[in-house]
Amino acid sequence: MKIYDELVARGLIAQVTDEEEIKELINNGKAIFYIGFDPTADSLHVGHFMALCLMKRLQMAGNKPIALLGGGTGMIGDPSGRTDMRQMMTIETIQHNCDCFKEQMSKFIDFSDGKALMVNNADWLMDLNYIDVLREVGPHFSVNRMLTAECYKQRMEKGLSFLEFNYMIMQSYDFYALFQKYGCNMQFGGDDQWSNMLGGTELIRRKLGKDAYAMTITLLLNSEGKKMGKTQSGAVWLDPNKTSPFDFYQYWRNVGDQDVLKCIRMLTFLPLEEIDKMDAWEGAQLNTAKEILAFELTKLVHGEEEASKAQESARALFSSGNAENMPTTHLVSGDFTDESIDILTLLIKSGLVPSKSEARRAVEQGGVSIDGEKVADMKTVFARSRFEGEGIVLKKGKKNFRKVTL
RNA sequence: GGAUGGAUUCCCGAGUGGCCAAAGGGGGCAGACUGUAAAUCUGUUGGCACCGCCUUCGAAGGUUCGAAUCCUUCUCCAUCCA
Repeated sequence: MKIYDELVARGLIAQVTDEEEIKELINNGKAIFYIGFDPTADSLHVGHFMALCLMKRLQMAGNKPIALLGGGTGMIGDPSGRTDMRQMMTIETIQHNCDCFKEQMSKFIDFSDGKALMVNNADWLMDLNYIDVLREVGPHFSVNRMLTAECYKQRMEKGLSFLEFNYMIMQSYDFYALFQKYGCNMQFGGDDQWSNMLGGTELIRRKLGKDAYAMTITLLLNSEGKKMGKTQSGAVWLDPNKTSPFDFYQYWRNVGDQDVLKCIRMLTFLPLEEIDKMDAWEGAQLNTAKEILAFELTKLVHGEEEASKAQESARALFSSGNAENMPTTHLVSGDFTDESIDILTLLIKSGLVPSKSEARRAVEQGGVSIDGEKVADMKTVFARSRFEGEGIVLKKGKKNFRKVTL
């Protein structure tokens, strides 16, 4: 199966500018394509991960990827599909984030021997002269057209600043610059980038009279239409310090029944035949599929060893309630009063709850247990000796475990 | 620059002098059910020294026994006019 058909079979392709041309290019390893990553945080997240996987798939098929760090576009902030303006980032933050991205990307993509490139658009965007840009590319953009773009739709009600309005032009300029510099003939990105990407192909056509192509990846949405890879406390990060391998594993272990197969298909590198077999699975059997999904992804992001550890911990935790590798809190002398600690303080120290009030609530509602025994009285106190050696396993709710030792 | 409307707790959104830690919904959390799923039901959802106290309704002042509510100034946002 050729790469293009595989991408289709995996449900990854959302929109393309010219299917036949693109098929021809990527199937024969003739594409030099770029994907842009704006340094909006100090770690990549699941959305980026999909893009990186796509890069890898295409690289394996002989195409040449260019990872574009948005050191310049990050100064502006992409308004696509947003309801509010992004917080403006300082130059230092952007630089720091770029560095973090760089490091994480190197783990996924082989940049050796020119098999892939990593460039930063700050290199050409930062020195642009306002008037020159206006004269050079300004005539090729119709404000009327831009305003009707889908990506600004939400902003037409809430307001769109001129700063952000220019984002599309900057992104288009990137494509134009990369086309000339590296012969980059294709751009990939999330489906929300469609208008921005078209801006680039248009600009190239008008300025140079040449064709360039664009293709978007399906956004990973769950069955309720919400973006996956987000939790109430924020994104699911690829940086183990921001989202531990265990939490990362658990996120995928807990996806809804209806989303498992889609995720496996889109995110893992498992052969399609194998995935097709899983299609027949249903009911509790899907739990196996979820384990596979969680394991495969954790392996891709954190390596096989971490994936195994996470899987073992999860299995142990949910069957016996004890495990080798679970998030652990170490208490220090200062945490004890008269050589003992009460349950509310313990909950806070372990990081399972943010305040005493919530700790109280959790106990009141019967959601707290220690070593499998429910703690019913919020005045319960534990002696220091209790935490010696193996310590205790503190549990809040069904899925929040913490080992507490000295 | 002018006119009008607006800023409320995680989000949306009620509240126009005391009965307001602030309706309702969403989301979150906990419990029941279960398959670490979904749906459903129940409770809960500012903090603390928790039958009490403290801090919150864009910001700062003021009026008042008492303000999310009234007045002043400021900041930000939307709509229309220029």
